[in-house]
Amino acid sequence: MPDRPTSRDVARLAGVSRTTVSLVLNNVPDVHISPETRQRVLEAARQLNYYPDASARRLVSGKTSTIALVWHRGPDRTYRDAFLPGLLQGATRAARHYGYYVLFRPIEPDESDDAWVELARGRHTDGLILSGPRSDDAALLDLYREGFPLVLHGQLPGTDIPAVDVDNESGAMAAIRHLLALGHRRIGMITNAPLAYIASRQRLEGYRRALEEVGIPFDEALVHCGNFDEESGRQAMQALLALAERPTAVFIASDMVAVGALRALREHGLRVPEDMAIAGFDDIATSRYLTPALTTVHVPAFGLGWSAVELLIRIIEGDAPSETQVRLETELVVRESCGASAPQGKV
Amino acid sequence: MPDRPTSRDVARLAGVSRTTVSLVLNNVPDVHISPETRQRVLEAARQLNYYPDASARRLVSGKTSTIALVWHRGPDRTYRDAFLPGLLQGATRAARHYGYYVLFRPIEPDESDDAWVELARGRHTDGLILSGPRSDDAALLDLYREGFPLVLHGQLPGTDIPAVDVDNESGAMAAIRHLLALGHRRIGMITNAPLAYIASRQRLEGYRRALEEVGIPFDEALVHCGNFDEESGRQAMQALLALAERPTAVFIASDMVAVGALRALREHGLRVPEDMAIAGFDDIATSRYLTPALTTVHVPAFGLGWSAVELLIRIIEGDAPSETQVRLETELVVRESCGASAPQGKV
DNA sequence: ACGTGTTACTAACACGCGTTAGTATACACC
DNA sequence: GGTGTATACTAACGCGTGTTAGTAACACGT
Repeated sequence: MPDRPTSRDVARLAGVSRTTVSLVLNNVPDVHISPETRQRVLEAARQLNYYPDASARRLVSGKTSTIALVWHRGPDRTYRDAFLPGLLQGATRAARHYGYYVLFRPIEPDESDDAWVELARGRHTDGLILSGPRSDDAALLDLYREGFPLVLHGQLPGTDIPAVDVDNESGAMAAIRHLLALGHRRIGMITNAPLAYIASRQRLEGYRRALEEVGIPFDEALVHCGNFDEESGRQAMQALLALAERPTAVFIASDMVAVGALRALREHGLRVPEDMAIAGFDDIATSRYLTPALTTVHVPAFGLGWSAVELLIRIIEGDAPSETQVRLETELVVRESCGASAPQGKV
Repeated sequence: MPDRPTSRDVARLAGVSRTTVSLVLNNVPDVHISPETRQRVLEAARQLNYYPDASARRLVSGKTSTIALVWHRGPDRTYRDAFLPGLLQGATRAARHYGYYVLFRPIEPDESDDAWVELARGRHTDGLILSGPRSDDAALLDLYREGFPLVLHGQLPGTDIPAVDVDNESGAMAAIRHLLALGHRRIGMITNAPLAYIASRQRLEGYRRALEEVGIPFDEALVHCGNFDEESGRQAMQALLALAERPTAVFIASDMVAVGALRALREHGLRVPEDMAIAGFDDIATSRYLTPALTTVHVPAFGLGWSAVELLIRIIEGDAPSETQVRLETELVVRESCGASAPQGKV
């Protein structure tokens, strides 16, 4: 590898000082450089194929122009992978739009929960997005209190750390209202995960509230917990089918879990939606290709990524909005599994 | 944000020089520091919660300890997203294993094809992985000739740039042999993409060779081209069904395309595998949940990511292997769509 | 002729670290 | 008592840039 040209080389070739090179190439405003000199510098830089050294620039400017996306891979990692492409695309597009790079840092199950701290403390990045945060993380709170720019993807109850998440409760309500509109009155639920997860509690609360709206009392027997994966859905559905009085519809707060529930129904010889209506949540890539195609609540992964980065960068640049808790709306996607006819042309 | 401690602060607190601090904290070998001093430095660093500044370290060492994954989002972007979680996980795990960070840089369709060049020229990274490279990229060849560490994911015919890819030909052969073993003799094919893509040509070649092995002549009428998406598969299958003498099995070199083909078969009232056997390629997340579950050729996304990074880092560190063209083996995953019984316990 | 202001630049510092070359002391050996 | 060597450190340089403070030349009004 031949020696890279530095700004000194450009200066020499253009017959000016290094300062002038810097002023010209960075287009510093309110500085007087003659058009001829400007041209000479530009030409010299072009001729040498000069690119300023990122490390030097970072050091002197104190800005890394980089943000990190910290991706916790916990017990829910397979579930969360479903959103990775969309979220990452939203995040990188927003980052690029504002002139930032994105460092991707998964935290594997065998790593310490705060292995990401060095990214902040070592000034590798100007800010962090933490996806799938743990609440018992003292390092997180320290950093936040010191004013380090931080945005969570997913909520952390009991803190006011800026966070971006989907509106789980209203999403669940939309699904239930859809089932109610189709005439169902005995509606069961399988949660996406144990109730230790806040998203599970919120989706359950949406279910409860939507029933309450129409005067249907909450019946604990109709609710079972899923645990991210297919198998948990299969077991939960089996439990519901063992009930003396079965529900006519089940809201399953995770499409991945719904896949297992559908299997249980097939194993019991029950048809969907004729014998039982099913509504899901998440709208993962697979959902539209299931038989029957799953009616579900779409989670805007791209929007979550974009919003998180946009919020983070505003915080980094000292332009934080007054409201730093962002909740994105979901959208009900009607397909086949509830028996409603889909709008023309939609898949 | 309070002022970050620097190595000078640590030195002052420990009552030694900055040099000593650096020597102790970096565990420089063959240098004599008394155990007491060593302890004092460590204690001071701990007390100040000192983390060395990454930018300064990069500048002085000339190493960024960062590699970039450049992800071209072309016409095949939806297809390629299916492998992103696996590939990224493999890449980041390998990177971390060798002490590197990963910068993720998608190139959107509206960006210049060589928008990634500044990452290399500006010394943002020590090396690059280019996923989905374009062959007409002069900047790529320049960089390679200058010795900048580079690894491609996906092949670029006519160059010897280090590359990691899946063995498309042998994967296709495995699928065809499977269909042959089940008694099929008239086997059609729908390619994953137009033949401008090398992977398409290679999978087609595998199909051709596997048939040739058993003396079945290549019949052009049985081959139609897909174009990454579902709809192209639907149309290609319709064309095959319009044939006077239909195939009894079709190898579809992309699961996403196969989804559309399955739909076409359903629309024609044909059962899979009874009326027609279907074998796919890629093993995307959806494949196992299709009805019928798709027998397909598994692509090791994690392995591709890991191998690419491992190769890249060996090149960066001057330890390049003699063979820099890596081809990973695929694995046939037998499910339901060909009518063979799956091995016990496998899904 | 002389201050004042504008234009067009440059010298020199600082960012925080790794590292090389060098110094001071202690100890051993003949 | 001088030489040599190991030990335990430190002073100072340089990485490549952005930026601040400053200088030289020139025009202009009085």
